[in-house]
Amino acid sequence: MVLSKSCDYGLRAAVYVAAHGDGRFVPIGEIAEALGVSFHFLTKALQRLSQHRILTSSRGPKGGVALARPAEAISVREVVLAVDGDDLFERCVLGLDHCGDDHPCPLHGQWKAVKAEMERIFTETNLRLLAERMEVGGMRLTNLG
Amino acid sequence: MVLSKSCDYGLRAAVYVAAHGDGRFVPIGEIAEALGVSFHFLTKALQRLSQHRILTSSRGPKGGVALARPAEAISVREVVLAVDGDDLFERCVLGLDHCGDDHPCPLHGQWKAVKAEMERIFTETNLRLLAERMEVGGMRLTNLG
DNA sequence: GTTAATAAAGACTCGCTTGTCCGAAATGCC
DNA sequence: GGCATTTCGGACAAGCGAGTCTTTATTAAC
Repeated sequence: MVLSKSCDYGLRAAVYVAAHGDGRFVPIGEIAEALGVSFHFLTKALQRLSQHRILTSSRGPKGGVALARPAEAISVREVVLAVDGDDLFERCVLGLDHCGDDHPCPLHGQWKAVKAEMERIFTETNLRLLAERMEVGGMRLTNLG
Repeated sequence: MVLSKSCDYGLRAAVYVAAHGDGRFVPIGEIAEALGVSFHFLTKALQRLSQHRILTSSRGPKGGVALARPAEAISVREVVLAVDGDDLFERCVLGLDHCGDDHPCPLHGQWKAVKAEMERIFTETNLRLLAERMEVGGMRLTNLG
């Protein structure tokens, strides 16, 4: 899998908040139910996002999580880095350590281009863009059925 | 990780055979030692490649594995598909089932391009090409040290 | 035929990711 | 202050990939 489940859930949750938050704190239970994922497991992913100042949170009644910044100021790349680290953008496709321009594996040159393309796409895509695609493009964050 | 360890080992082993095989059967023990990986675990990965007619094998003395076809007729894509299946080229980046042009996730359009690029690169790269890069390009299949 | 070498196949352990559960801390509401 | 609601944090279980070990089957060499 390219993204871990934690990252996947965290990203989908962040988009949900961007689309349905409206400035309020959104309870994690509401997000978990909307996405059809485990509440407790989602909680852990969102804690990572809060620790990285991507989300803010509030306990108690009317509590929940909210975007720490405007949705257009949070890129997909940031969310991925917060949860999964930079392996996706840095690691050798063959799993070799220190594979770089100096000591490359035979696929390094081509894979480097793929990684750069992934990073570019994730950098230029922000949560507002994704939220808008859900609203006007009819795209979905959840499994069918 | 983009490729599983099995796939990683299988691919590196196939390139090793392409580069150092010279038509003979190469014992898996020799490959495992050259790559610095577990013999028994590598054996499992190579069994998958044999079952998919990418390698042939022979038991007993002077036995081992060999390429089932000329190295230029075996693409990286084939090896990846044999070991890891088509998840890498087919699966939704957000892990949604049935994410396609009809019911896309908000990242589908962009991720589709990344998947196509990965598949293109893996399709046009064959084992002979990789073996040549090791011989004339000084590229490496193993970890340093 | 005997022996040694080698792939094939399955059982087993280990560690990490995923997922569950429970208690503690915070906070709004009465 | 008391209570309900909600996040935070750690402990725990389950599932899966990674890695080890043992046995069996096959084959070349003598």
